[in-house]
Amino acid sequence: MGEKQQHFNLLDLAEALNLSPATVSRALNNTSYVKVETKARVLEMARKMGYRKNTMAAGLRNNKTNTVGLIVPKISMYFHAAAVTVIQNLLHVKGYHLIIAQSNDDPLMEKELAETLFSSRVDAVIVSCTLQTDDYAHFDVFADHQIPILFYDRVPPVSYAARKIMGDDFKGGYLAGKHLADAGCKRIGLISGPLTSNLYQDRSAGFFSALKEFNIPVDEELIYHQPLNKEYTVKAMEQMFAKGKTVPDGLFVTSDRDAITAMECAGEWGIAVPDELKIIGYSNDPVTAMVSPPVTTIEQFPEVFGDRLVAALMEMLGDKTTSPADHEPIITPVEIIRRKSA
Amino acid sequence: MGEKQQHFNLLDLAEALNLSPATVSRALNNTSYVKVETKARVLEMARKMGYRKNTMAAGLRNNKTNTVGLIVPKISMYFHAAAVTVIQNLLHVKGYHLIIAQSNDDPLMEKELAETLFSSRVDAVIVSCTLQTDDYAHFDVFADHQIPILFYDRVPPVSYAARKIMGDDFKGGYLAGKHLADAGCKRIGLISGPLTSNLYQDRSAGFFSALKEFNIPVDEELIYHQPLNKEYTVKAMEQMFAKGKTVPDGLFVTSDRDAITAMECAGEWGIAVPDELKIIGYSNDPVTAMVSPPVTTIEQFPEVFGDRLVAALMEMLGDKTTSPADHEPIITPVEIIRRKSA
DNA sequence: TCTTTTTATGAAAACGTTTTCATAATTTCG
DNA sequence: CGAAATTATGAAAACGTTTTCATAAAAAGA
Repeated sequence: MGEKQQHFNLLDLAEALNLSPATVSRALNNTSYVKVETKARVLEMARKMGYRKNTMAAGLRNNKTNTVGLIVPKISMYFHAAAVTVIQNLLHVKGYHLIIAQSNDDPLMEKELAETLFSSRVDAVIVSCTLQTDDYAHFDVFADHQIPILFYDRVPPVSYAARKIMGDDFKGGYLAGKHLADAGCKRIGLISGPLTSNLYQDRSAGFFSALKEFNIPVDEELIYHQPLNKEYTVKAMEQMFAKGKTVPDGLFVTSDRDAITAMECAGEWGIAVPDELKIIGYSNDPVTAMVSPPVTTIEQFPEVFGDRLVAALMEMLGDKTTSPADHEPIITPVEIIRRKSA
Repeated sequence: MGEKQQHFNLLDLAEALNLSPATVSRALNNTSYVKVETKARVLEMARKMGYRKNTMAAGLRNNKTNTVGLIVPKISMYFHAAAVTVIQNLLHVKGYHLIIAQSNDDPLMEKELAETLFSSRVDAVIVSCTLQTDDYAHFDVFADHQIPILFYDRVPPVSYAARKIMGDDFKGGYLAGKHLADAGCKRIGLISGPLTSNLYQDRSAGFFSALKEFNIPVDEELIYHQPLNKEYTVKAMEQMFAKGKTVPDGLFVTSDRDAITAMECAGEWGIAVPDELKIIGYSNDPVTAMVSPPVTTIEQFPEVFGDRLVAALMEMLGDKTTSPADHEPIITPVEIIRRKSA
């Protein structure tokens, strides 16, 4: 248990060493010429006195906060939690802090958070939009002030010029469709999130492209684009499996949690998965491996995603140690994880 | 799409209004006397010019960052994700940013993060320790510099004086034990995290106290204190259900994920849950409601927890709008959620 | 040896706020 | 009406860095 202490500043350090603050600063940041011996003395004294740079003073002087803001819909979603962890660790290595802000999938909150992050002078912003965001004007302020902004996962449409990075959702949807087709499904349903988001546009498009390739007809009655939650998913399942209808034998649900919900419905109604109904989810949430039968799903490789994201961001921040510019959206790989449910 | 813009500062504002920076500052922060009309003029001009306070300059002057640091083992754990969300939202309302840092349950990382947060001059720190933390000296620096530090959930032992807030783990453990006893279990097992953490000390103690109350003998062969992960949990299950042994009919697993793992083992070995074996988990992770049978578990009310935590923190920060000091650890309620598994 | 280049250090200004100390303008009160 | 209290504003210093501009000391070149 230590004693009460005061903060020493650079001036105290300079005084103790009989040096000018300028030299001390140079020694600490190893910029410009400083005698090796002097530098050693400074470092030693800094250690001894427990000196910490006042980041606000430095930030004020340099016009830099070493802080990156991140807006995420819900940190509790598996893919986001995993990606944010990677992003945070990598940024930490690069000397950046991460301020995480959750929009709770509310566009108004998102707007407010953008404001706040801008006010707090973050050096860059990373954003995954809400599913309902259709106006992106509140993000203009960053570009207008030359603050790097990088959208990820849920990104604005092509009409809004910005740097973007996302998983290969088209391919993910395609792999799901192909896998169901390969497994011999003839009537394949889709429970997808709303088409307002690129995520579900692309996953659906990929899915339909697979069905087309394998000559499987699309039955509009088996296609649902709606909010992804328990209530809606159960309703969709009830409609698909209503009496007197020809029921599906394959189902692609664009989120793991709802794929599990669908599987529960099947369980309750005595429909055998995978024998009578094959189900595929999306994201490889660890939960998919814990239910029975374990759920076939699409892996998004959050670590790879985070790596690429931070690399792109560093490049935008003018860190020349990383790869050169590329203004096409960055697309990261996906893969199907075959389990029992399909 | 907006134009390129420059940042206006308080001096620009003052100049445009023909006022001194002092008056403008007072109008903006409504401190001290400012003519209502003047104030209105300032606010209007600030809006018009898109003025944003430079938080670093203000922070430097005030010696305040309006930033709170939070160290969490893994944001992907349900209770933590839920609690952090609440904390963040409440702090946002109070005008504070939250810097979230993950230790990945690594004590060295935790130490490094403490250093970094201290250097970046957070106004306060919120910490949930790793399970292996046994040296708390790296947190001394905060107390030494009069920076409020609040431990939550996984807290240091009483020997380390600090403000603490945690769920009622003793009661949680007791409720689990009582519920199994009430359900008629005679041989009750425990798969708990290591006793290095208050979490598992308390949950175990509560559990044993219930067993004692209901005169259920404790069989040491059914008690496991070890890391909570799939591998160890499966191993424990294998040992408990090894051939020739009297198997347990009730099981308390101190984490939901591992309770589910245990249930999977039972499923594979043809042991009926809950008929032959009753299982209780901990935390009410939404996953527990998605598996079959749904898992009986202990609810920790993350919203209540977050509320109390932020209230305590505000009080520590000298915000007098909240309740007075109280240096006993704060204990928040828990409740049993009865589902099919027990 | 004397100039030129390189290395090493210091003085002082700047970043954008907030606040203390004055002082001017207005209101209240005796 | 004049004194005291209140309200409103400004000048200037301070927060702790970093950096530009100078200049001194040392090394290199002629």
